[in-house]
Formats: sequence, C-alpha cells, structure tokens
Amino acid sequence: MTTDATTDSSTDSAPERYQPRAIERRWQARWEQDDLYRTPDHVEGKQNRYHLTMFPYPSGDLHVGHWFAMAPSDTLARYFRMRGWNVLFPMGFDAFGLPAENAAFKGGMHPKDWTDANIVRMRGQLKAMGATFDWSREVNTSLPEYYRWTQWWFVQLFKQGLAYRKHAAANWCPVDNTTLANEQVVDGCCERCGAVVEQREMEQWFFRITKYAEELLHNEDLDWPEHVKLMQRNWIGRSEGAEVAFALEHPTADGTDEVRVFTTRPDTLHGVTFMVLAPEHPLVDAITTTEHADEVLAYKDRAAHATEIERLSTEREKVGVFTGAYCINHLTGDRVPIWIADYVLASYGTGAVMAVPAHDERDFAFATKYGLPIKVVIAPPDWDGQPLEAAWHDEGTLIASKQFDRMSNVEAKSAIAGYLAEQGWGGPTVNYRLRDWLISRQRYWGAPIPMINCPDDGLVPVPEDQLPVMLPYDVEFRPTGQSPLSLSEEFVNTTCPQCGKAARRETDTMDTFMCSSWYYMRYPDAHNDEQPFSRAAADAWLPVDQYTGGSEHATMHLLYARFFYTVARDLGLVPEGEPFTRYFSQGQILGPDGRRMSKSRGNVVAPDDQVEKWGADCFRAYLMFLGPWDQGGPYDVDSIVGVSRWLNRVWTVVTNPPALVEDAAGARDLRRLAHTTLAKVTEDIEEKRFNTAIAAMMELTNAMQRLRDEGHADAAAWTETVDLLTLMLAPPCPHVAEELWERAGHAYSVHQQSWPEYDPALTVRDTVDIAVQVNGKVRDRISIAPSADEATARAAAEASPRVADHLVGKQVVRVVFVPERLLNIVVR
RNA sequence: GCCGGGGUGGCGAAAUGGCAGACGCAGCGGGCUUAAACCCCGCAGCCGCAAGGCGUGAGGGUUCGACCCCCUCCCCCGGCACCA
Repeated sequence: MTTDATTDSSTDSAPERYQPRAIERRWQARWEQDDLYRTPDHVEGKQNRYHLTMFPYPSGDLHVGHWFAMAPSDTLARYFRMRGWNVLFPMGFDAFGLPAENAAFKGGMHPKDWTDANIVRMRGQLKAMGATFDWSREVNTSLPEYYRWTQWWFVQLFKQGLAYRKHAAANWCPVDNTTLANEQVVDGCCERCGAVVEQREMEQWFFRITKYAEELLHNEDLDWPEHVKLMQRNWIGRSEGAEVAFALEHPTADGTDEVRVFTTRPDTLHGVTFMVLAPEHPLVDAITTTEHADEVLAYKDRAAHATEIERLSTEREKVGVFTGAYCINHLTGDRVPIWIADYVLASYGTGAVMAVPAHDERDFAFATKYGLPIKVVIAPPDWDGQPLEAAWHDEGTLIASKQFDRMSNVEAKSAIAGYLAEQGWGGPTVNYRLRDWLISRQRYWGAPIPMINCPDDGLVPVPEDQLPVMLPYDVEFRPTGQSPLSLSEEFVNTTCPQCGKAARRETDTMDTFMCSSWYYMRYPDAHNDEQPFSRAAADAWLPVDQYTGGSEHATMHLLYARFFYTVARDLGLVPEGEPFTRYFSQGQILGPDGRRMSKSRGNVVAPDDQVEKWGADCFRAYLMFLGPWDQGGPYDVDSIVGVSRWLNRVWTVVTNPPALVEDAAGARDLRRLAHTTLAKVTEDIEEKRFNTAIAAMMELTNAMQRLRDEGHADAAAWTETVDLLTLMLAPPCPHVAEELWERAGHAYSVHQQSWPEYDPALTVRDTVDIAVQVNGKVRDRISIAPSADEATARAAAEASPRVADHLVGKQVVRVVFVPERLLNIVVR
C-alpha cells in the first residue's frame, strides 16, 4: 500500500485517514490470491446453500442497476456464510443476443469479439464490487462448451415431443428482423426496440410449455413475492368452460362437418344467434360461399395487414363479414350464420367463438351493428321481455333453454357442459391463455438449433456426440430477415445422421432465454464436458435457495426456468420441486431526476466514477441505505456523502478510540446498545431490510463517537463493541471490515468468522420512558422501571403537573396501560 | 376496464394498533482552522412570543388510542387487457 503525500501522515499524533480505494485494492488482491471465495461442493460440518443473482448481459459496462441488484444480494450471501452455511454464489454472462449484432453492425466489430471484450471489462468491474462470487464456476453462454449443452437441451425436448416445428403466424419485429416470443411483445411492440410488431406466416420452432400450464399455474407454495406469482398466474390464464361442436349445414369438400368453439358460458348456449371465426381459421376458405368469396377475401387481406396494435385495441369498432355459411346448434336445432371478424383470435381456444349477444358485450355490439338477432336466455331481475339495452352478464335464471329453464345459470354451466358430453357434442374443458414458446430466431448471435432436415428422413436431431453444432465465425451476419446461417453453404450443407445422404442444417438460432433457462443448473458443475451437469452436483446444490433479480422477468425468464426445471425433473436430472425456492425482486434504481436512467435522458450515474470517488464499500452501503430494496428509488448523488461520513466515523472511532478505562456503568450502557443493535441488524438482514440495518449501525457508531468525545470508555465493553461492529460491517462493507479486523489484531479473515449471537440479557434496560396520555393526547413522558405495574405508572403519571392539570375536575373512566409503552388515562 | 404496489417534513425514508418523522441529505447556528476542505457539537414537521393547536393524499367509520384495520373517492407506479 502506498502512502500519498498527505501532510498528516508525517506527524505522530495525527490519525491515519480512511482511504477506501487503497484498502479495497489491497484486500481484493489478497482475497483473490487466497481463493477465499472458492466454494467446494461439500464442506465437512456445513450445509450447502445456493444464492443466486440474475447474471448480466455483457452490454459493455456494469451500470448502477447491476450494483443495486448485486450488492445487497452479495451482502445476503456473506451473511449466510457467516451463519455457518457453505454458500455458493456464482456469476456469469448471458452472452448471446441481439445487441452484440446490432453494436457489431454499427461499430464494424464481430459480435464475438465485441462480447468477449465486454466480458473482460465487466468481469473487472464485478470484481471491483468486492463480491463473494466464486469465479471458478463462471459460465459464458456463448462459448461452445456451454451452448453445446443448450443444444443438448433442445435435443432432449425434441425427443420428449416438447419441441416441434410449425407453420404459423409469428410475431415479427421489422427492425430487429426476427421473430419474437409472445412474452417479448409488449403492447403490440417489440420489447427490445419498440418497433410495431407485424404478423408473418413462417416455419418456426416451438416448445410445448402449454403442456405444463396447469403445473406452472400452481406456484402458491413458492416463497416468492405475491405480485410476481400473480403475474405468472394471470399470464397462464386458466379458464374453465366447455368445448361445443356445431354441425356445419354443408360439410366441406374434405369431409369436415363441424365447427368447434370454446366458451366459458355454456349456460348461454341456447342464446347463440351467430358464430364468428378468426379470419385465419382453417375452415374459412372451405365454407365461404361463392357470392361472399370476394368480400371474405378482402376482409382477410385487411386483417392480415392490421398491426398487432390495431388488432389489440379494445376501442376499435368490431367489424366482420358474413361467409354465407351456416351451422346448426345441436341444442336448439337453430340455423346459425357464420361470420369472420378479427376480434376473434386464431391462437386462443379453437379460433372460433359462439356469439351470444344478449349476454356478452362484444357480441352485443357486433349484433347491433349488423342487425343480428339478440336472444335472451338469462332473465335479468324484473325483466319485462323488452329488448335489452346492453348485454346482461350477471347471474340469473335460465329461460328459453328447454329442459334447463328455471335453473340458475351457475348450475346450468356444468349441467349443459355435462349434457354436451353425454350427447357427444363437446363437453367441459379448460383453456389457457399461455401459448407455446416460439424459440427460433432469424439472427446470427445465438446457439444454432441442432436439427438437420433430410429429404428422406425429415427432421433429424444432431446426435448428441456430435454436439456442439458450432456457430461459424466467418458469416455475413447483417440482419436481413433471412437467417444469416442460411447464407453459409459450408454451414448448411451436411449429411443426414440416419441415412448419410446430403441434407441441410436448420439455420435459425435459439432465443437467448433458452440459455438462461438452465444456467443455474450449470454453475454447480460448470466445467463438466460429459454432461450438462452431474446428478451429484445437482443434488449438492439444487434447487436455488435464494434467487434475486428484477420482476420484469416474471413471465419470461422466471416462467421459462420453471418450465425447464420441470422437464429436467421428469428426465431425472435434478431433485424434486421448483428451481427457485425463494425469490426476491429488487426495485429499480432511477436517475437523480427520478426517471429511468438512460443515455438519452442524460441522467446516468456511472458506478465506476462513484466507486473511485467514495469506495466500493460506501457505494454498496449507499445503495442499500437509500430505501427498501424491493422499492428501488432515485439515486441521489448528494446523499451518498452521508454514508461516506458514517464509514469515516467508523474508521475514526475504531482506529482512534477514547481512553480505555474501567467503568461498570458505562460498560452496561455500551453493551446494551451494541447487543440491541446486533439483534436489530440480524433481524433486518434476514428480512432483507438493509436500509434499517445500516441505520442501526449508524446509531451505534454515533454513540461510540459521543464516548470518544467524552474521552473515555470501559475497555472491555469498548473492545467488544468494536468487534461486533466490525463483524456486522463485514457483509455490507467487506473491505473496511477486513481492514479494521486486521488492525484489531484478529486473525485473517473477518469473512471466515461466525456471525455473532446477541445476548438478550444484555439488552434489558433499567428504566423505560413511557408516554402518558389523557384522552389519547400525549401530555408528558415519564421514566419508570420496565417491570412497573399500572398502579406504579399511574402514581408516577399523576405526580406530573403536566398530566395533573388535565385531570383537575375530571372523572377517570378508564385507564389503559401498555407496559414499556404508554399509559392512557381516559377522563370525562 | 380488471389485478397488484404505493401516496408520511424541503428531499430519501422510519414506525404494521400504543410517544409520527429513527437514520441520512439539504438548511441554519456554533467549534476546530491563518483560511478552505475534512471533521466535531447543537437546532430543526407546520402555525404560534408562549401556552397551546394542527399534522401521515381527501372524506367518513371502528377503537381508550389509527400512517397502520374497514368503507367511499382522488393521484402516481407496475402488470394484464377483444383470451370468448
């Protein structure tokens, strides 16, 4: 460590200043040299505990948001390590993805080189944080040694029938030139770039996540924030109802003789007056009559060109066209006209709905516009038989429904659904809003889908011993909408693994969410080149005991990861249960102006500058101190100085203590405060309330400062307090804690010490101040023994003139006494 | 529209039925210093000279007592939204 030219270091009496950066560099080097944070799979006498914070995308620079997510997470991992657990806290990089290509395209740098350079830079920045990451387990999803196993996963899913190829309308981002999963479309726009998403018909790979919809829905028992679990449940969107077959009046040329619909209202089946198919419904062309063909064609064309935003708008007037065809309602024998309209979604249910205008607002609007009949089958109370002015969707009693008349509509739901099943016309069913996960991307920087298309054998997976399918370096990766890999003859041309004949490789790459769906399973066995990870490693570490990260991933990463874990479990790769036992979502750190940090707003706070100026310990502590972790908040450039002052004060009181003497009374007071603080800090860290934990440590420090001003303190109590403070400081501020620990003459390292236990006996007070109220208003405060009873407290209270004044001439009607809190005298 | 989370000094916040504003920023006064910075001490919700009164988005309720529980409403943030 170098001493700089500050004048005070030359004099004997002047205290040594706290120099955070020098201390931090010194200890980071030492920890790395000693491999202090390498985590073995098993440690005698310790239980394993897996802590994880979401790994970053290597965009180039670690920003304040990363620190805000990771520093408290590291504090937690350090705390549990001190509690005696063998804590795994790994780090890596989610290194595939679009920004590498876009940046590469702009800067003329190859995506791999750009990504690798960013990782080097960010690894250095992460190390500056002083976190307890076990770098020996680092993963980089863009390396063949990793994506080989991502491809292996794809093959397993394919073999399980969970990966399939389908020609379907897909979300297409015209700016990024690739398809997007449903989850990546926000308000009809690309989640990443904001461009308006289009629909494009193409061959795409999907994962059958919907097979697990019911299982994924059941997340009640997870120790996760309720709002995140709710977001997942809403996203999956279970709805109970019935599937109903309607007979086509004229079967189609290929023999189809019915249309099936999904409805949550089988109770209104007798009120169906028309039917609406999605414009993309496969039956549309076959049933459309010649005289309506032109109109239908024109409408389909218009619907196909509407953007997602237009189609999603609930305000847009509902328009459609008649196909000329009819079907028959089995229950009533009614002849029902079939229309098409784009408010019916091809991708939900059966892509067709039965319309009951009397009891559904959308159908009501549609019927009114086109003069279609409105038939009431649930009578609103006091209904006079006149036409309805609006759809009635509340509960009621069935009418005009044959044998179901006079039944409550709630009963009728199951009664009619059951009757349909008996008659072979459908029956009760459950539908989910969740769609299968579209995973193919027409971009370069991702893991190639390990499939081969053979003219004879069809789609054949690349044999596992031939993985990875290497992503070629020399490829024209300019985004054109055509998969870049398809332009490389060398990549595309191969032979069929089954018949050996010439065949072509799949040229799409995988959605990067696939890489992050299993990375937490890789850390336990990060360098295994025989399998993605061993069962032994999985048993040692999985599931993750504490996961932390932003809740923006609620319906993407967190759902996909649960899906993957379910598959892994079914394959016998991992223990039973869920991937993340506990999950905590931190809030978002905002710019000093209270808005999201972004370069265009010019409100970005650069963490490197802050670390250089204040030190990593101070920056970590500031981020934890600014408010509740799950709430986030603005980064206030001015108030970090308060945390810096605190650490300086800690430094001063510890390195330059008052005269150490014997003082029994002072010792009791100091110990009481030290142990009360320890109790509070322990509880707060367990509850992830870092802001109040730090506030408590500040209070303790302030009290020590007062003793220092007084000039003397009890030697034993002082030393004990210094040690406790240093140990409490170790998780949030690891460097200064290590330095002070060493200066106190203790053995290296503070990070291998046990978390101290507080002594409840030492926290007991001799007297407590309680509030005295008269009619609920505080009139005075009195000091009494904590054990004092009501009579004692009341006597003391009445002795106070400030209280007595309010009792004069009044009659006491009630006295409420809360020990150690207050006394309330109710008078009249 | 539906579902969550929130609204407390000039600012970040604390208190989950019991002394509202701990801790910190900014502010004011003082000390140290040739001076500045650092550092240290003190003051500080609002009105008021004071006694006292008022005060946790607004209004109502329950209670001896409400930031906290209940009802109605307003505003901010997040999610979902033609899912039949």
